[in-house]
Amino acid sequence: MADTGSASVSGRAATLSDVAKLAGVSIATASKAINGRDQVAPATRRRVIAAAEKISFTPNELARGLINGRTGTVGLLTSDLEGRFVIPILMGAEDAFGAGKVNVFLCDARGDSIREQHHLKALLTRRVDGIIVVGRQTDPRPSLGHDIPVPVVYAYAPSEDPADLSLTPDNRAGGRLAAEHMIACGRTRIGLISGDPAYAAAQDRAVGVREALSAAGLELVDAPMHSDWTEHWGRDASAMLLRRNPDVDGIICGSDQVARGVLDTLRDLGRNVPGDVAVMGFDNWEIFATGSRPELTSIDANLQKLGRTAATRVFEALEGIDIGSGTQYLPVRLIIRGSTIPRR
Amino acid sequence: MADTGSASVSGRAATLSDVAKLAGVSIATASKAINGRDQVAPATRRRVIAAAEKISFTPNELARGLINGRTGTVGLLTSDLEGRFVIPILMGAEDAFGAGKVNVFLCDARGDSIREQHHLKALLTRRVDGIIVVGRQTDPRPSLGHDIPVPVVYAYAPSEDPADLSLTPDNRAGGRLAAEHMIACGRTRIGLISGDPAYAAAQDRAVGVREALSAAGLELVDAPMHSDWTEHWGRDASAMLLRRNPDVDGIICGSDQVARGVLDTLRDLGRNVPGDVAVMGFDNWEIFATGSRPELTSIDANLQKLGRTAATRVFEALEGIDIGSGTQYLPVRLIIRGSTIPRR
DNA sequence: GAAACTACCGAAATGCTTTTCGGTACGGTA
DNA sequence: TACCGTACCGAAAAGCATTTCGGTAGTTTC
Repeated sequence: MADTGSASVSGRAATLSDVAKLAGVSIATASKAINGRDQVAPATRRRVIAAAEKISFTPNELARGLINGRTGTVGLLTSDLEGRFVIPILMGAEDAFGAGKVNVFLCDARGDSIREQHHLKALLTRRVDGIIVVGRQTDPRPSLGHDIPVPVVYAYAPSEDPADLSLTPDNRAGGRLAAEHMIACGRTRIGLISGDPAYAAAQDRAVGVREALSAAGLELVDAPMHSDWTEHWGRDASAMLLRRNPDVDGIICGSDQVARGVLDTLRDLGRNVPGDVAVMGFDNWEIFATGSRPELTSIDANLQKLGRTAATRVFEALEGIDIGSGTQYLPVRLIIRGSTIPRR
Repeated sequence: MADTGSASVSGRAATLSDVAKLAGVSIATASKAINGRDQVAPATRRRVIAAAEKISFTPNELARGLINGRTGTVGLLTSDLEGRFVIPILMGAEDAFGAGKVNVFLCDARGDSIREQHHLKALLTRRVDGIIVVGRQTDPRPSLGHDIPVPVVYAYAPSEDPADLSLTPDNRAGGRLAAEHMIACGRTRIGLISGDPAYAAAQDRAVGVREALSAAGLELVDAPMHSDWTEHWGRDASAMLLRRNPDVDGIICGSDQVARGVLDTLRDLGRNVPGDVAVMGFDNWEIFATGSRPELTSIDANLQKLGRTAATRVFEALEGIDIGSGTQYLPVRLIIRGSTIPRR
């Protein structure tokens, strides 16, 4: 009943020696013919390739990896439950090479360092060529250590150890970008509602905002407001902010969720966005940013590029290239939507 | 500079023969000692294990896979860009075994069947033990075919081919569950606002809703409304629905996003939720469902369990157990929040 | 004291591919 | 005719762990 489709040999997958036998050559010749090595007569090569196709032979990557020491696999070790950051990074890593050239083991440690160790060990046992560690926040995280026989790159969450290479979005530049955009939109009485102050992201973004404001001779209308990264907090905080500063004309939020909450409150209070008050989010979480009324201007961390860069660094390190160390801050970009510029 | 931490041998990773040499035994004995086989004197075993630990030996899973034919890896082939469904399924698959026992290759085909073929080939080349195919909608998708030498299970999106095994959430039961809950909340004038009618999910859920209503001697106050799975549509549709049927007291939505839009409009119109109108979502996308005012009652597809089941089936098939075929509908569950029951 | 076990250990094959290097056959040259 | 170069091909080792099976030493039994 099985295998009616292809002319596959007996039970198991076809091996190189099957091909060789069918083509009437040695295993060595078959290998050379298939891999485009020279030292093979054209006619022989054709015969081998035909045989290989006939039994739909695919080389066993395990055996191959055993020889050349490269498996063409990368481990992605994450604690990003939501998959919010890890998926674009994964896609970027896949893009760094052709589809199918490199495969990615995705391991979710769920914030548990024991589980992380298990996964790490499993990855090394599988002889991955490298490891990318993805955190769910931009706060520095403990290093995996340096007795790891393959290159390790930290993405999004940098490593605490400056000897590691870390890639993280430039939140401070993001803050500046946000404030500069507000100013460019003619706003001068700007408030800042962000998330958990224990997060580096909250701090860095706030610093950037203040830098840009003071560069323009401005300052925040009120102290930055910090609490959760939630819509609830956005609603509550904006109500407070407006009560104390009714003349606010721009609110920069620490995340798109917070911004959604802010939009809700502004609507309840009858304030027009962006007419009376312009609002910006952070992270550019599409589904959130484009579902709101009006759609949210936001700062995008370009995570896919970050993933691509991380994967590239891993393989550069394998080539023996020095990829450097320390934390590198990757550029972010401004995505303009209706919450700061009236619809066209 | 390198390898200051562990006492690793020379440059490369430790191999079994390193252990054997250090312990003064043969490779065979070292293998038996480490793997708990008998035929090894206790003292010898201790000596080998000590040696293995000293040079932090980890068996090469590639070589191991070459022998016993099992690699302990599974391929997860998806087109779920958002990672909305694939991440819980991935976590479930990991859970099906201990952390690190099985590793998962995650491949994103991005809706491109060419890319899917590439990934599939790469996975087979890596000798995965099985493949789980995850779609981003519950509509049947083309089968990968049957000339695949490893078990394949379709998750979320079932296969068009009844010879394949597919696991998908029971949307029809979900629709019934939703309607029954509405009825239990005392609602009798119930509307249905769903998403793209081309989606099986939209149809199945609608069928379930109608079944439960007619079982209770009720029917929908208006024809089901279908368009996009967006907040925008939820807002527009609910405005229409209420204009035509001002006495509506319950709205079942095809997704949490649609429900968010519905909540927005109800708020604008001054209707109290759940006092005047109860609202339900679908999918239980936490971040959406808990960020709203009030929080959304929703139907949860229990995707993590679905992933666990899919992985279990794959390995059962490997054990030679008949896992059956056709589409199996997995139970969903009701998550009650403030949008149908007033806060306690 | 010789025969029969028992308990351990090791050589070698296995799984699959790649690569090196030695070998064969052919045509050409002296 | 004898020798050499070239073009192909194949045997074998390497890469790593597992398993089978044969062998050695020590112990027991008659």
